[in-house]
Amino acid sequence: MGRMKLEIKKIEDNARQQMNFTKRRQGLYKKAGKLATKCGAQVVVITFSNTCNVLAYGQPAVNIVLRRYEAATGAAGRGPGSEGGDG
Amino acid sequence: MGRMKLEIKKIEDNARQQMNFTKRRQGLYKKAGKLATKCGAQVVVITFSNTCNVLAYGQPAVNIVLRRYEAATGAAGRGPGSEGGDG
DNA sequence: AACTATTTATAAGA
DNA sequence: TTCTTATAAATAGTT
Repeated sequence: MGRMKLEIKKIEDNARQQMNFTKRRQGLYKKAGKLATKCGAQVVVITFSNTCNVLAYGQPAVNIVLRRYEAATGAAGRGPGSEGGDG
Repeated sequence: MGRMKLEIKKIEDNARQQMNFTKRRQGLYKKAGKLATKCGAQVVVITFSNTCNVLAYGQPAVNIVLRRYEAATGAAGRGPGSEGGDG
């Protein structure tokens, strides 16, 4: 999306990377919100950038979904390799 | 996106809601991956649907980002209202 | 599950 | 920098 097709690779220019991060983070949160609304799902998105310490978005709330994740996997950050799970 | 413009509201048809969830979840993970790659950021996305118990995606890994979130906020699910934070 | 018309998101530019 | 614009990407319905 945009004026030209870009390869998905790390942006080296700091200013552009920061701008890109801000824009894409907003887009990601918007998408997450729509997913939650349309499908009655719960979702949480947590991002770390080089400049921002931590940004999080959750529907209905970050902590609620995180606790549910803890309950489902045993403990936050200790799940049996949930990454890549397709379902 | 799609054949017609749709209002952002809950889908009542179960079959369509399930298909929509699957498609949008995939799109969300792809976006998250691109954000991480392009901006050198860390990201985690956790989703709960009515049928699937828990699906998670993390870059570089779910548990790594979750632990970093714990460290940044104090404890998973106990952060001081990170939601909505813009940074 | 794959296709495709169309809506969104977004990379540059002003 | 924020708003606009041209274009790539995601996706709703169809098959």
